[in-house]
Amino acid sequence: MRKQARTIRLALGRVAVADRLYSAAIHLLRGVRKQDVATGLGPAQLSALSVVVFAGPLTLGELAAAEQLKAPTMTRIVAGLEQKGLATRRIDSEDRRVVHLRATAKGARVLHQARRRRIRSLAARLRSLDARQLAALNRAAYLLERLFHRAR
Amino acid sequence: MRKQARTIRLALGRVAVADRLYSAAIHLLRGVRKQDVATGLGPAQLSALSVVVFAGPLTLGELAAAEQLKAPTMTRIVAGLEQKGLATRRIDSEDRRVVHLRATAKGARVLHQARRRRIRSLAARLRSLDARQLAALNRAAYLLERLFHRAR
DNA sequence: AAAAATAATTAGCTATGCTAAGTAATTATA
DNA sequence: TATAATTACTTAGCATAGCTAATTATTTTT
Repeated sequence: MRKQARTIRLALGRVAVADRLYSAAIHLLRGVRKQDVATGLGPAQLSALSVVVFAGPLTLGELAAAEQLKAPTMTRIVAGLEQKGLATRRIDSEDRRVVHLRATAKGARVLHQARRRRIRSLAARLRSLDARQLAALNRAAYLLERLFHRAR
Repeated sequence: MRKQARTIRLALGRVAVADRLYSAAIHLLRGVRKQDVATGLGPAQLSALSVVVFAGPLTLGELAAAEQLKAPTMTRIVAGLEQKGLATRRIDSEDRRVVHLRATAKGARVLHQARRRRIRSLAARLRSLDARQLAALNRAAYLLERLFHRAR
């Protein structure tokens, strides 16, 4: 009985924590994403560019999978990046169906600037925290990344 | 000199934590939002409905402000909710320019179901954590909510 | 050689964000 | 008190971003 009661208590705790985490994540991103307006890119283009910069060169299909989008959606996003001079498309010489994507110097610059802006604005919000609280957030971020990154 | 060095170390820590938090928040939401497809509502409609259910009745302008959207965008989102029978519009009798929004019983039901699904899927991911880790996440969620909720 | 599978694209739908301009109602002012 | 300004919302029209279905081109399998 003791065991069951404890299980129930823990389960309730999980739900409460999940609820709080969801809300916290929403509000965190809502604030930070406003910074991205300065890039002149939409959220999908910016996110795709980030993958191309950090994980590229890669194929359109790989990029679509990484962003969890369908190929037609990615075709259009990449068209936007290319048209803005942020990425280039190259047809594979072995398999001419395949398109390889690579960030241009401008694309890398734009992405790094955006990233700096985002991180800086987020870091500014953390200024009111002491070292212990910062460490708590760091630990939490580590746990969350382990739980959610690349999963499913 | 000691003081300055420490300030720099802390500042670097903030940026690193900010970076991790941003990434964690993105991946957390990306997974959870897939659950919302089951509602048949888009993300904007679902988010607006949530505010109407929990903070309503309220005016269209108030809802737009709460969602950090412009009025024309909210007009259309609300039109969708109304057309699906999830919310109702009522013209203020004192000031006939003002529209009051209220969730229908169906709207409340749909929202609560969606919320349960989200929270449950998130909680399932937390199953692998022990009590101490869960407590760390809870503490982090509390800190983040305090930092980001309602702030700008 | 023909059939099947694969990678990307095109076409066309819905949803969501915006600004500019319009309507109706209310409030402030000359 | 007439009118000017402001306010709340809507309409119209543009861009991005998600999807499915169908098409094209290429490669692989039978």
